[in-house]
Amino acid sequence: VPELPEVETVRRGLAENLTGRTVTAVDVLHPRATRRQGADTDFGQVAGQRVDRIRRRGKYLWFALSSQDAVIAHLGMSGQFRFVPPGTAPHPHLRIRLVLAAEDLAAEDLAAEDLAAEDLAAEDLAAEDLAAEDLAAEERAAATHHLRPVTECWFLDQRTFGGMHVSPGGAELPTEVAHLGRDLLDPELDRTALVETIRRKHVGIKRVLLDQTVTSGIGNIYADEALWQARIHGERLADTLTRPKIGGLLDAVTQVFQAALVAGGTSFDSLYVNVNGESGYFDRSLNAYGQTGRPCPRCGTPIRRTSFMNRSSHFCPHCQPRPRTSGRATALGRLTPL
DNA sequence: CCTGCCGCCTGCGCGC
DNA sequence: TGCGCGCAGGCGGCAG
Repeated sequence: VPELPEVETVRRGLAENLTGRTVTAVDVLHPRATRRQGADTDFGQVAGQRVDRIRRRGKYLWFALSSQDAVIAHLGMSGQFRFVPPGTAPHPHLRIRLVLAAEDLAAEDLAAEDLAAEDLAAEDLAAEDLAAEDLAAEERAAATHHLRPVTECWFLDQRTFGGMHVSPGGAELPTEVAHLGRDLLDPELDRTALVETIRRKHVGIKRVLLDQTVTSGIGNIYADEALWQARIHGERLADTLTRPKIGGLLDAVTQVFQAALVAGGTSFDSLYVNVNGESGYFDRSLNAYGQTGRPCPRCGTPIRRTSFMNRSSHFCPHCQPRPRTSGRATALGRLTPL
């Protein structure tokens, strides 16, 4: 399941393979994949457009086009991007195909591309030390630009919860993404304000972590991992947590994100952008999620699984004691304070 | 405005 | 062997 680290890994793969390239044709193989396309616009208008850069907020990706429109992509539960040569046998989960023009740039165009890549890298560097990898990716992309043959960019999606659509004028920040809170890897995130927002919520803290309008990119897996790390039970009401406690939780989310990003970065290559959230890192490094019955790595108490918010939650009953003040959870996991 | 809940999907693993 | 069922879960929309 793609959460922020997986989506960021995909963003880097897309940046490497798609930046500067022109889409010559689009092919929608499953209508559900473009269901979010407004009636007054047409996904087909992507054809003929050039991709300037790939951006991300939380779990949303968008391709900023030179026309200042954007192509928004969400992986949903099972979305993947792949780059394949023309004529590759179709995959059963292929939903959208973008055909990319061959690149045979003249020397001055290459120089311009290098400059653009440096701009992007500089911007990202100011943001995060993670951007060092980004820089390398952009440079590799620029260096091989003139060699790029015709390529197809495939959007695969088994469960069809994901999709793509054109957002007119959305290159900077599409309206469909504007409602999301900045994510914890966003250099412009106001962390103090975020702590205050969370502190005002009279809702279980796990719900708050999963609320993409508060801060984006956290899904069920990383929520459980961060809560375990910070020793907080997910049903603790957010407005009962102290500022330092919330700060520690946000630190935990950030650390888990970064560790997962490193693992993701090592297991994907440039031409095969795999977005299977269950790979590598998950099997080896998870402390709570999916560890039902196994000993807590900190204290040895068996990890417990509960149904909460109609999905599973995993926690250590010793390190993450259930809050006393919140009453009991109903069968649906709803809190009944009294 | 705020919170909570439902439906959308498909593949897998389980029990019978 | 095969069938049905529960589960996995992000997110938009809507009800209260």
